[in-house]
Amino acid sequence: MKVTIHDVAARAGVSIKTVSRVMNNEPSVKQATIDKVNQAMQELHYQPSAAARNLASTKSYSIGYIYDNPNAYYVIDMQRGLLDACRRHGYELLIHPTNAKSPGIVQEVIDLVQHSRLAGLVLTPPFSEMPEIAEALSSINVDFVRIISGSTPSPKQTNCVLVDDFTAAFKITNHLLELGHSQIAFLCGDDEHSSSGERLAGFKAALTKRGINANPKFIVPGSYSFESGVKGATQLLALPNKPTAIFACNDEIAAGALFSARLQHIEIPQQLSIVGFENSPFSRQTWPPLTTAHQPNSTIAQSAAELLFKHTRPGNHSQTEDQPVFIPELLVRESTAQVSS
Amino acid sequence: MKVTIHDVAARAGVSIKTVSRVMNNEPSVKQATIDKVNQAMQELHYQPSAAARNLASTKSYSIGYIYDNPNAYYVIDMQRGLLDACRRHGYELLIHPTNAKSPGIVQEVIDLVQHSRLAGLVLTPPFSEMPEIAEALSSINVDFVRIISGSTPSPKQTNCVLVDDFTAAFKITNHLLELGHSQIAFLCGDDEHSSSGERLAGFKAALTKRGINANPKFIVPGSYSFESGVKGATQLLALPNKPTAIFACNDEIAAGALFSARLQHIEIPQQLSIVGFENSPFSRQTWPPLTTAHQPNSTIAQSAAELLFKHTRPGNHSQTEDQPVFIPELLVRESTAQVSS
DNA sequence: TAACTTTATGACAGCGCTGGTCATTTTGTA
DNA sequence: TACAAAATGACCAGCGCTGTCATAAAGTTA
Repeated sequence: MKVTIHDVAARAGVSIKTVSRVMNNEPSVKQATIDKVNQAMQELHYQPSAAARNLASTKSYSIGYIYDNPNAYYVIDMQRGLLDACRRHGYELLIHPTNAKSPGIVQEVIDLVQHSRLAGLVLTPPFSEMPEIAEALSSINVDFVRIISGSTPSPKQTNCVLVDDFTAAFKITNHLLELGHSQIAFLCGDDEHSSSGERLAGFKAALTKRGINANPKFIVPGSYSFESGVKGATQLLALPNKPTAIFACNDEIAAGALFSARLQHIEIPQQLSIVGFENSPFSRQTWPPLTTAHQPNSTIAQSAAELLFKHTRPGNHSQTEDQPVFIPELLVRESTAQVSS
Repeated sequence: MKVTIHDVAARAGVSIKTVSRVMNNEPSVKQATIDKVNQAMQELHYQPSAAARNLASTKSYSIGYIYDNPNAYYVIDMQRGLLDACRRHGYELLIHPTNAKSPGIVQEVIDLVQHSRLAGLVLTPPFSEMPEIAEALSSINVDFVRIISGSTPSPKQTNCVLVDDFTAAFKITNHLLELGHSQIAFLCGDDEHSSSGERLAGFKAALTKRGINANPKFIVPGSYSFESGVKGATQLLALPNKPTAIFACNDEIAAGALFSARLQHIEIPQQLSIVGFENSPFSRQTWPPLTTAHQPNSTIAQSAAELLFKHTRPGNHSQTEDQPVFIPELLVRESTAQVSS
């Protein structure tokens, strides 16, 4: 019923220590032995006990995911990706939702790591963008991987997974430009999230490349919420020279913009094109469904976890390999169309 | 840095065995001793090592949450509630998203429980409504608590937390009736979820009580999705005698209905009242915000976890106490108004 | 082929805690 | 005061695994 390391050892005809070595791919094991052990593990469906490993080892076999994100879809996707990676490597995942703005947050994170003896931590915004967290973690010598917005791997941030919001926004904007739009407005997300800034930068860059100057009135500050989208779009659509397309910083904002346009009996996409960002379920729950950029959150999460596991192991720390970059892909649906002249 | 049971014992001036006794509230410990130990634990911020306890004990100190629910908001709320309860009792939470319709699902659940040596499981729909899961779990003698739709505690289901959808739906319907509506339509959720049936029953009961016969055309089958709401409402609003109010089985459906009404230039709530159910973020992301029933998911989850912990302990198994019932509360917002004659 | 280095493997203690068994001390009660 | 009952401690094994060190097998050199 319960398969332990002893069963595997017996089956493979080796000592439990050797099985342990194989599991942790320690050096000095003959290839033949490795194969024997692996086969025995497979045949017995052996799964090492995370509890026992945590207890016995100085290093640990669970990683933590700390988050504070109102976007439930995002969190769920991240969890799934992390969980998948953990299962593959026999790690456990400890989830820790909390309040990033709480004053004792740094201590809270440290306590968590120390008490649960975590092997490492995965951080998403806003935690991944808080220098005090990174410093605290480094000071107690805990591995962590940050998922942040960025396009160019830098040697300073060796423990990052980058999401290239800039390039994705550039591509989305190009899509609108190719449809003939030139009067394009931008609805920003929260200032604190660097993703919003990156997306705006990509947007501007695409315009500039075509020799178009971004109309300052077309760049509306806001936050990552439906309400913000409603408000921003309402403001834009009251302008004497309306935009013919709106680039919303995420799908929620876009849904709000869509809603606002509807209220004003503006036909989407005939009279106004709207794009979102993220490809969250939101973007499919509008009518028409939103053109957006697909952000593969679950894959990003897996990649972050793998990076963490690699760090935990000794050896292989090649600079370049260690910085995966994800570029969200343009996903054209029905909320965008050729500009009507 | 790391506080163990020995530190606590030293500080409290007792043996580690006594500390252990206190932690597991075993009998034959003086109250004064209990207090001393508890104080020492607090002062040292002692947290027992779940790994060690799991390893040493036949019973375990982690519980699992198995789910397969497309509603990310619901899942996140549940996790939070479970996590809170776990922290209070020094348990760990293992989350396990999976596919309820996968053929090997029963075996998968069993494997999970056995491999991770779980103390118990919390099940939400659809798992809580799958008899084969309950049977399998009982047969291997694992504690579990189901969160299900229901109003009357029954001695058969001693391990359930009930959400009284019937009464809540009854109240919501009454709210509409009190506003003068009599032509009320109902947009159903998925058939497989008993919540949908319960809500419909509550709806019908309220009508019947006022001597109103539910118009069969006003009861539209569907599923818990935005699209379903759009479709259902479109169908209803095409009827020669339109309803003056729509009771949607959840907020997503209601949002869809709202969307459909908007498309047809029907003013909400002046020309049509719409209510949702759940008080999910959805209900605040529409305009006007939805009147709905607040379902305290996080509290429900906590209650389920507490119930599980109580079961795990020896003793106290009083039938009545063991079946908490939650009645979602009416939350009146701007999507409902007096019927216009 | 002996002498020695390197590589491969095993024996054993111990991680922090529980569960059991007894022995001992403290308390309550007749 | 005597005695049963309750409270506590001392001690040991063991959960499933890792870390350390000792030992055995293999490879190398002269």
